[in-house]
Amino acid sequence: MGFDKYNHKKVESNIYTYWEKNKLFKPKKNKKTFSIVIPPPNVTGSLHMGHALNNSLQDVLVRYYRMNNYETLWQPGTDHAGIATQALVEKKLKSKGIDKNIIGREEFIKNVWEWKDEYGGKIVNQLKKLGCSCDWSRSAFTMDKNLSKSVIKVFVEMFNKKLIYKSKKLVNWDTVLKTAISDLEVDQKEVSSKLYYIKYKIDNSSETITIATTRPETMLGDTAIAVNPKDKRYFKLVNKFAILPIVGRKLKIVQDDYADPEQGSGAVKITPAHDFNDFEVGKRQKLQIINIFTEDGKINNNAPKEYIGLDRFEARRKIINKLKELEIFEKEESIKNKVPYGDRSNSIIEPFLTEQWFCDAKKLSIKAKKIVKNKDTNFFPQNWSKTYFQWMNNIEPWCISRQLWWGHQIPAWYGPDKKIFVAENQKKAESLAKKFYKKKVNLKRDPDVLDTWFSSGLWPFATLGWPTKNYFLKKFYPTSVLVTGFDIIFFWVARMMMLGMEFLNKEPFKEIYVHALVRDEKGQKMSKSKGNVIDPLALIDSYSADALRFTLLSMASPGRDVKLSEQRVKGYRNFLTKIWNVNNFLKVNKCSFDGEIKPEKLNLNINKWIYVELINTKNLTENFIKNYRFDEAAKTIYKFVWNSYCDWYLELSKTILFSKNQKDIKEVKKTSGQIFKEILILMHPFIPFITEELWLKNKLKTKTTKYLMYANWINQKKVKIDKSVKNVNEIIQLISNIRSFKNELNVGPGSYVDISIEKLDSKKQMLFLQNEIVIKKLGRINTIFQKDLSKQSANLVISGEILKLYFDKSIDLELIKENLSKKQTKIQQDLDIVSKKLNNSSFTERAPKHIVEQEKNIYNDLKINIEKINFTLNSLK
RNA sequence: GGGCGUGUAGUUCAAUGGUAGAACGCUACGUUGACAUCGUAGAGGUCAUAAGUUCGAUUCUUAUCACGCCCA
Repeated sequence: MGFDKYNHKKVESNIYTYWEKNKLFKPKKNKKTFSIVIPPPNVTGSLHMGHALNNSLQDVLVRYYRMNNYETLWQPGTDHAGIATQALVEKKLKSKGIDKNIIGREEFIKNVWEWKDEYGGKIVNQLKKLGCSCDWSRSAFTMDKNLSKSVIKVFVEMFNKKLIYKSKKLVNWDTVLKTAISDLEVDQKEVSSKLYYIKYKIDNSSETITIATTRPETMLGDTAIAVNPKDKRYFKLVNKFAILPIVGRKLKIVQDDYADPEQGSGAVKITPAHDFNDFEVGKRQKLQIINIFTEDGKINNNAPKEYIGLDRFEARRKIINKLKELEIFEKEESIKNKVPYGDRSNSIIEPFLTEQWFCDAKKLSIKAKKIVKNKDTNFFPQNWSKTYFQWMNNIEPWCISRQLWWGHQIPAWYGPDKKIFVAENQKKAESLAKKFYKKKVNLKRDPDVLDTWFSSGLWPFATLGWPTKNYFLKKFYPTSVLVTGFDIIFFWVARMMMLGMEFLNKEPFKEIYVHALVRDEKGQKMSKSKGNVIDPLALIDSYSADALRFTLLSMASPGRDVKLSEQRVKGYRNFLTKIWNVNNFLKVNKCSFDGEIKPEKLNLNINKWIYVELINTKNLTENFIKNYRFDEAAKTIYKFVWNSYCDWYLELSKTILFSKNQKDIKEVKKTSGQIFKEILILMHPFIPFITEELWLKNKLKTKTTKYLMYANWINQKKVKIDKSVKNVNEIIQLISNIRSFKNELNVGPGSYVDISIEKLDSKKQMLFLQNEIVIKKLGRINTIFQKDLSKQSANLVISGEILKLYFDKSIDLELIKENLSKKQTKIQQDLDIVSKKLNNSSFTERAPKHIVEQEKNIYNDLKINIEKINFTLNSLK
């Protein structure tokens, strides 16, 4: 009979529409709650493997708890990605010949919103393709009115508590994007550089002092030379002055521990405006700070005329040439050093002296550390708490202002004398100013915006409606678990915890499940430049979202990178096909899906057996989900469905389906269908589409619901292992043995043989006779004889007893002997190991009793086995 | 320099103080009344190296080697 093949493309989109139409993702009122906030993807982003893994994991959890009577919220949304979005829209406008500076801020932001409305939903649609069951009706965006309100409130309150302040400091400056960025947004990359040695003349002397630098262009801003206080070489020069070449400025030679006698010449030029270390030296030594760069990385007016306006790298070349010309260029060395790059612009970051807004992260970190210490929030795997503490313990002030237009504009206004008024809106700022100046003055708003991570730091409570006290906030905060990659523990997780504690005084999540990064099959990080990016959407297209999900989940072992290969996805696609075909099989055989399984009413061994297997699988899976072992959960399900249910149960059941016993047939038809229904429920969190399709196709329902998404997992904690279950396991063993034996003898698995069970003990004989039909069918046996036939046989040893097999064609005796002696040596080896143990008195005295007992049993079994083999071998001689 | 992690079958990964497992790949056979996107069976491992603890170590400890990541 022909059946339709599983067409995932058609099915998956239909099913998703069905879920949405029936509003199944909305929380359903209940006592127990479960909530997750999505790590908001970048609104400019499109789905990559990291998202696919991250969201598959969340969806499994959400679906599992939703199915089991938890009021479940998966809060979705996107973040406004200040720099990325602004850059993107800027570029787009530029291609149309529009300059953002000409159209102005307001018009530009209008353009960004237009872009967002048109393209910002892309990633959301891609998440839907993956099957994510977020409550999209609550979808949030960090620039939304509600969230903006929260952001402003937080800023104002923190300013008033002095947790936010403005300060002039060296910051990491991106000369391409022309904004400050936080130290987290800087990548230190190792590159090949040159170390240049330059001779500076000593004032009023013919002597020189040699300094070494990788950045000669910054010499234009030098204000001192430092040597180590212990460095004897330079004692005589301390407190003298050197003349800065090209510029002519006098530089004091100071002693400072920062100068490393081992590095370069031991003397180091100090440029406080352009190096973090030099800045500190400058503060200690009270040096002048001379900035020589413009905000786009060109030489400014503080330099000699011929360098003004040059790009920093051009200036470097020109200066080196000039130094050579002046014959004060000593030498250059090739070295490897770390150079800071901006993670967005990939340009070299410049330490730059500006006024910025900072957040006192140190103060905020105190409570955030406590909740992890007190185990109010737990990391999984637990080890990530170390990373968390390490960073928290060394936390630096967080630069939160960005020189951008797209973002939350800082609610700070300046009076004519630069006095700062921070307030929730201009009106309030004006009234503050009026109070201060005792008259009305004109205020100017700070043009800068806040770091995007500042608003995403409020995500777990702002998306739930804070500061308004509402149902959702009360019901779902703290959230149950945060699922995230380790790469944003500092960026995001830590900040949510700091801000959550500061404003709600309650941890934002009970648990933090940290998953790995997805790499390519060779273990390399996927990147566009390497060209090894595997597009999740392409995989969904070829193999289905279910297959991709199952692959990612089965590989999500704790503390490991996920190395993804297409082969795996293909393998799990086959799994889906298998499930699809099972349904066809059940249909062909008119199996019924009605009713619930009543285990106590089951009569047939195989039905009891598969039920026990189901319950075990279900219990294991639940445990694995609760411990975030999605890999083990996926493996357990896979094994049960394919091996236990398909390979054994359905095969065993055929003997009954094709028999004439109507009562048995009825029970098998019912059980096979009911178990399949439970399988759909069990698998639904992992592979939601195909399970839903089959559920709908068969018009399934449970006692309490017609929706698979709300179908409870059966609740049956303990299962009594009764004799019939053991019995089936024994039969399976037996059939496997017979099959293997045939194979060893080079007899095709399809060919039929006769057997004699005369040499088996009576219990085994009974087993054979009671299950004659099954054993004959699956073992491919014509007749089971209770007497020996007087013809040539091959003897199979099963747990020490002999089963004789008779073949039509003649059997290669040598082959049998060879196989038997192979087995013999193997068993003998095992036997030697065990008997050595048992003869060791310290083992029998010190090892736990049950272990000794176990070893004795093993010994006995092996002994019997080997004796029988010896017997058989001898009889063949 | 500080921290974290990883070395187990051809590959990707599990598990475990008491005879090492899976998936994929490979090999042989097979079109048996759902499924060749399939079935049956098989081969394949000094558990990185060394020392220690232990009756017993792949598992615990230490050192070494290799690789990866984070921070400075």
